[in-house]
Amino acid sequence: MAQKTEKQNGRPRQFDPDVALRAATMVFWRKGYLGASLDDLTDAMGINRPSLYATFGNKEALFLSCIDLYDAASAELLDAALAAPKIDEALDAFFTAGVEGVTSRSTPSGCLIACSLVGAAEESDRIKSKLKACMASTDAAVRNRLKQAVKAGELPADTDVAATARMVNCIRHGLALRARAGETRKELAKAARAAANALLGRSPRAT
Amino acid sequence: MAQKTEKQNGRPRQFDPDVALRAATMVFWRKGYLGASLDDLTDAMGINRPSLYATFGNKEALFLSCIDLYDAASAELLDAALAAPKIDEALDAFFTAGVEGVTSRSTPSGCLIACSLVGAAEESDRIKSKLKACMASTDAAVRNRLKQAVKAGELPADTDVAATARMVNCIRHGLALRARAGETRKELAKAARAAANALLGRSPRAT
DNA sequence: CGTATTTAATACCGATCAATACAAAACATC
DNA sequence: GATGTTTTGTATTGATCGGTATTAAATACG
Repeated sequence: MAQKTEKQNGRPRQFDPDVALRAATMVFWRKGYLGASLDDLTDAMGINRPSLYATFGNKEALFLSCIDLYDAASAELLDAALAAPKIDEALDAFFTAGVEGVTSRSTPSGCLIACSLVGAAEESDRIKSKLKACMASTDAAVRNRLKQAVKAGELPADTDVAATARMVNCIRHGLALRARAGETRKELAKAARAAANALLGRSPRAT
Repeated sequence: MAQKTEKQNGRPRQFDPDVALRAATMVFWRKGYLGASLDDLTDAMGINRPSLYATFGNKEALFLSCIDLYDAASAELLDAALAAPKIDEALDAFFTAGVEGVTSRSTPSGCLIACSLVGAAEESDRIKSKLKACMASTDAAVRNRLKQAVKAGELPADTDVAATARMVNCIRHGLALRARAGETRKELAKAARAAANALLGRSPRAT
């Protein structure tokens, strides 16, 4: 259905929607849904209001598109981390990827999903349900990886994988929150290491 | 300095500032700093705008007072939980108190401090530094309790108490975030239990 | 070139934001 | 009862909010 070479008359648009969407994502990430005004958005996107509305709908639709973009990129990184063959490596990589994502110097600090649960979720049921879906899918990814580890005998057979998966993402979101509060990557990495050690029953000073 | 029986002329105020402050706290908690309009606040507080400005300053000052109120009440509960004699009980109680606090039916869901790190912190440096101070003081409380446990031989001598304390609060804030997303107290309690079990090296199915 | 079509830019809309000016009302003191 | 003081209620301020109407500009097709 997605016609790649679509004939189109009229004046061609003078901006790249993907680039503009990334710019909008950064604004929402930094200032939150309510804190990001249309002036903030159009300034960062390098377009004017009518172009924004014609291309993305309205503020809420634009935000939902940003969440999609963010969630896809984020899920890709986390899935790659979880793909490590041994569960130890997988969880270490998961937390490391999480910390790096929320403390990157090329993006605002924190996690856009976690940040949006206040201020954005209250504004629209569509936004709230999408955010919940994002969290649920990350939970599922971790849960599946833990199940695999249980099956491989790397984790006790009676492990409550659902609760443990929730807890793993609790930690990831907690780290994101602390990053938002200004904590450094170094400090967060140590906390993440402590979490992984505890989860895997390793000595507190392991590696 | 705090003159209790202060002579004062003029019309007496017709509302209780403490009650009004609690009402305002609920509004900020539910809708966030930016999402809470002055109409929302004055409606909930049962006063009008000039009374609000005369008593609490402005929106930012009112919010800071709400944070103080919330943090004091929250710290009291958490300190009481940490006061349990054995570290197992202390951490269990800490997480239980945390889950109950963020899923109480008589208050909005989530943690006001965590919720305010986006939307409020960006609006004012005063707000941001106060939120950071609140987190730091909770960290310190957990850290001190962990040190005590290490000294008592309940935890390994080489435990990284600073990183572990950060991690413990990561989990608490992560639980608050999930509560905000609508997760039930029951689900969160299981995740918290899993966290405590991992931290204390207990079997996943303990208790 | 002329027409149709799409985007870009400016200016503007009503609504709402946080914050106040002003005057009536309620007290203490004289 | 008159005066001074503080709080109350109402009405309003200028600024900013999200969203559009309108016109000029830029392309494709005939």
